[in-house]
Amino acid sequence: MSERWLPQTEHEHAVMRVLTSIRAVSDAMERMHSGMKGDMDMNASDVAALRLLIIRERQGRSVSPRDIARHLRISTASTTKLLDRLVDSGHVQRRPHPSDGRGRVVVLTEDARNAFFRVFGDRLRAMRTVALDYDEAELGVVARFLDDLCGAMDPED
Amino acid sequence: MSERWLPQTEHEHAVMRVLTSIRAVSDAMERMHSGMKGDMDMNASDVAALRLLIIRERQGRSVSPRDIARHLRISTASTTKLLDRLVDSGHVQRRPHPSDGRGRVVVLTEDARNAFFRVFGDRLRAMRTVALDYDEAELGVVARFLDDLCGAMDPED
DNA sequence: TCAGATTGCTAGCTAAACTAGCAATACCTC
DNA sequence: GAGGTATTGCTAGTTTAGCTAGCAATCTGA
Repeated sequence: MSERWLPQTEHEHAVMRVLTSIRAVSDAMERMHSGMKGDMDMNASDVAALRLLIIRERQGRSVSPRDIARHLRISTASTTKLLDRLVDSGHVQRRPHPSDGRGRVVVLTEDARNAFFRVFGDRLRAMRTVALDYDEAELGVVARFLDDLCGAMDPED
Repeated sequence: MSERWLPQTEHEHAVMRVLTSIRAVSDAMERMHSGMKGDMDMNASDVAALRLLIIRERQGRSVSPRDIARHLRISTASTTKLLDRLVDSGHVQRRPHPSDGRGRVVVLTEDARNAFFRVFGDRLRAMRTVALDYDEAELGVVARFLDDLCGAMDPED
């Protein structure tokens, strides 16, 4: 996770260990998501878009094609094609934006929700099982750390 | 991070918050890596391969094309092309494997190390700065949690 | 010693990103 | 309001980076 900086103190070693672990988790996530190629009939970006939709839906926030382009860091043209795929496969629908005539709102179908949790259910359960072994105080520390980290590495989202 | 499971107790809420935060960090990482398209003249896989090489080098372990294929979950054919790109751009070299006549050992050039830390240096410093605000005990909890999580979601690596 | 597995490569194909440019709509300044 | 500028989502055509199939060289184990 770093070179050119060699941890000296015990504290610095602990910092490095955490950053290494973060890297490992993130890589595992990435592999898990791109591994969906096989399990689901879609590629990594399509799944990432689906995840965005699921999260935003739970937050009660709507998602536009633009949002997807920004979140995935792909062009709006690529997003159009991505949405074409998801519409063709019956996972999402395009609706007109209620107040902006140019925009669209992308909504999940019930099929998409089912498919998503059929594939990710096991992993999510496994992750939840790990987390349940930690008490509230510990989980609080972990969550606070992760949120701080997120803020530091990416002002968006 | 999940639906179909609604947290009831405070403890379960804490679990969900942590999993949501993990997701956010992982997404931020993914965006950071795929955002390298612009900053560096390479794509996400190439950067991921570079990261693997940097980490393994620090551990004193050598890396074969096969290792890269396995880590990135791509075919050996794609790995050959990936290495062609990295060789052409002067980031790595292919060396014969000392004991296995079929194999190769992929080694970083000094240019690659410099380029990598030029691009990632700021982010790594920012992440380190966040981590330094936590004491050793807290970092220990976080690292342990992340390692557990990693083990649960991916038996490899 | 030899049959089968493994490694890394080439060739050819496909999928999913990209850029450029467009019409429709929204926003901002006068 | 009116006119210029920005934004949204789309199409068309191109490029990139993955894939499968199959090969020669090498290793391994019965």
